Amino acid sequence: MQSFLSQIESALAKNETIVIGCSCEITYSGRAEAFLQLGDRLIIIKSDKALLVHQPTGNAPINYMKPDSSHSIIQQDSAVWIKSKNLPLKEYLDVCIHAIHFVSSHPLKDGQKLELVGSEKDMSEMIYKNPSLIDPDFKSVSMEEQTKYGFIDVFGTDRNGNIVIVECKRYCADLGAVTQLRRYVERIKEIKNTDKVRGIIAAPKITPNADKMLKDWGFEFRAVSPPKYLERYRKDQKRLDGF
Amino acid sequence: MQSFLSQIESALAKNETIVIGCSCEITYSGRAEAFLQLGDRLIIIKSDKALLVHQPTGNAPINYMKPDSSHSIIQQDSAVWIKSKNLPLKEYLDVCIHAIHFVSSHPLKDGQKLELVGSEKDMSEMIYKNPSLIDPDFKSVSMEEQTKYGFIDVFGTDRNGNIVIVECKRYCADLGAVTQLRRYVERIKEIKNTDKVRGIIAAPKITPNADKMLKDWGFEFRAVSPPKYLERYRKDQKRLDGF
DNA sequence: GGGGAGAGATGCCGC
DNA sequence: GCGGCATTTCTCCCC
Repeated sequence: MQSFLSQIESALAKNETIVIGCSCEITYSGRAEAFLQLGDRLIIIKSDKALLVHQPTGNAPINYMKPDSSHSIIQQDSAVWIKSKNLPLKEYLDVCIHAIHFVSSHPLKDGQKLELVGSEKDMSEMIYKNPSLIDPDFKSVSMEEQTKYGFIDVFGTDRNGNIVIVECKRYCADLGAVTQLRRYVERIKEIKNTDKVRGIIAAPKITPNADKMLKDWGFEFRAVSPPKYLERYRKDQKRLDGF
Repeated sequence: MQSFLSQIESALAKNETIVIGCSCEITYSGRAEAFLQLGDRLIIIKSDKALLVHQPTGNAPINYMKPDSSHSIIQQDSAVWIKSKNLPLKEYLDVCIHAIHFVSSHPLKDGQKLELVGSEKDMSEMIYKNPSLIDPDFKSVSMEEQTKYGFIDVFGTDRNGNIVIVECKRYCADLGAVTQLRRYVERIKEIKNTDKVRGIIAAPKITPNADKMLKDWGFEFRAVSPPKYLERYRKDQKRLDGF
């Protein structure tokens, strides 16, 4: 226990990334208040002083502190406490550790950013460059058109002199997507003082209720999926490899 | 390296939670496609077979696989590969490890759930039980009222025979909150065949544009903050302790 | 399992 | 810094 303690203190001082496997209770106070009863967790303190608490299942942390928090470690009777504070955000988190299973620490260095393809932004670009994905007579004019009430993914016209507003969703369009589209259409009608505005949702699919709302307001749906260039590349690779 | 390998293989077989500190490259293919250049990261494999990749900074994982994925570890030349698959979700993630800094593993057990106070739900309940927070003559009728176009946080009436719809936000109400409220108000007007419907946003604050939109549609704003009982308790404690 | 919406959301970009 | 919004969102609840 004592050697774990000094390892953690030393690693904190050296700004290393620290992982602690332990049995603990957790109290949080800040934007909300929370308590987590005794159980086994991973405590991670990163080199930017973010703290994460992960249970042995699930994707998301069960508790956390944002970067630039401060952490102190204290032994009290048979327990070890990690006390974390973020004074600017008025956030506090206390870990009461009953048993430590392991401690690992190392000075990790990483400045890389994720290169990602298939986002909504990529979808907008694809549609902007290939307007026929929306309609044979759709002509794209701009992307990310700014409005007081938000920005429009793809903005264009059709041959009947309508303004066309396209809202992209990378997965399944929902009620929120339709109200978002409606907000833009109404705003553009107001600004341009015209009723000749079409609203289109471009997404792989749409929920039934959202589709009903869409039709009720005279908007349209186009089945479009986000581009995934790397997947295509990978498939080509497989083909070349004889798969 | 070889002892790390066998430790990881053994821990995988025993369903332990594993943490690997390493220098690696990562490729992901699934809902989108991504690549992450060489850098130092934490690889976490949980006992439910979720996999997380964390950089030494930031709150969120940079890459991940959902629970119930399968993971295999392979040595090839001087590199170690972790190959993760989730066939039902058609997701794939490969970690190419150039150097391992440390490996920790342990059979973590935890069935606890977070007890949290201060959510939007708590806010709805507070308003439901203390309707005067909204208006002296507001009477609450129900919570989570179901609508085809979504469910309403707090539903009630006033003394002028209006139906009152309250949408709660625990932080700052935005344009989405207003369009959400509008959707409910319009739906209730339609169902009840009446125009006597008031819409109210209850939140600590509201963005300027959202406030403008709110006023444009004749809705109202009430400054209400979510309850934080534990914080009050803690303050009382401090007072007792002489702080 | 899908729909709907919150989250102590986080993170990104633009003004 | 705030505003607006996507996210490989994740998670929960309810049908």
